[in-house]
Amino acid sequence: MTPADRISQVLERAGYQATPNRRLVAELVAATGGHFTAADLLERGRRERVNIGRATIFRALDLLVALKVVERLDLPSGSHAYVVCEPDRHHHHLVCSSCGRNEDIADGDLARVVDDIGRRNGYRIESHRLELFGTCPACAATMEATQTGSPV
Amino acid sequence: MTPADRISQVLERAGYQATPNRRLVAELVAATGGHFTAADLLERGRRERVNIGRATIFRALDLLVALKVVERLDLPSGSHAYVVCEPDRHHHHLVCSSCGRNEDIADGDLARVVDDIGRRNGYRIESHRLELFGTCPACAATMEATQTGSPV
DNA sequence: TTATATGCAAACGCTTTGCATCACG
DNA sequence: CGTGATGCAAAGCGTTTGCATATAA
Repeated sequence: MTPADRISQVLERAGYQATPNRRLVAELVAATGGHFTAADLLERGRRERVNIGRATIFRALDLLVALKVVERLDLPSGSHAYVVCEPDRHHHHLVCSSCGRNEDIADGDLARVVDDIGRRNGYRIESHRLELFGTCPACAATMEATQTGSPV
Repeated sequence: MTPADRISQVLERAGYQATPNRRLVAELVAATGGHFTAADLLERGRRERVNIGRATIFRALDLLVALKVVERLDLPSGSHAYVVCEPDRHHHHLVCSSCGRNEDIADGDLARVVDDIGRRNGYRIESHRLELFGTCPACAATMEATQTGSPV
């Protein structure tokens, strides 16, 4: 079963039709290396199915967000991007600021830190979000190679 | 020196004029209990100075963000809000989802967690952002009182 | 007198909505 | 058939920009 199939399956299990359009969105989303925007999907979608509407993309994306198959990130630049992720457990995202590749990160020791913060401030903490940005190994390698290869 | 003065001072030190409009924005911002939006400021601003323009608010806010006197948060709802904060050291935000009140939170043990994540994934982490949402002590008290006071 | 700041209105980008049509169950 | 899905275009919202004016260094 392809990743796109898995996404379609999530849709069906939640009681939504896995229509051709939604399958297409699932494929586009699954084919994405890093993060993507709604506009990306629309553009790529129109290459395969000319008459796919902008609204359809947004509506499909909304479903996938609700089903936690994709998540919407706020990039440091202030813009937004979507990433595919594991729907099943709470996690955070580590995003390469150069290529957009991203990893799901488990809570780990963060839970304890969050707990501490709540206790120290007297807040009952209901949710938290950790977003990490940096350079992935591949991009770091490329950068170093480029840097070394082209002396000033 | 009032909090608003402090903000004006930051502006001047950075080489910007602390004009009447910017002072007004500083006052409005400082007078805010929790988080606020640009639209809030515009509305409140117009009560005191009828002819203050929307753009002026946004431009002042941009300056304050650049100077790290205020920060722009992404709320769980997907909307944005600004909060006043300490410009001097890296920190995160704990926000009351009920009243918008917020606390600056030091990195603390988070640094170690972030470090770990970077090492485990081979990323060079450049920035991170932790956002915490919950109920502040005051709101928690109110809720309990209300709940107790009105039996079903 | 030259740079900076401002107001206004129009433009903008992204997202949502109204509505008629279409497809599926 | 009735509900759900779709395309399109228009509306919406928050933010930015162009430009002429006003104000400060």
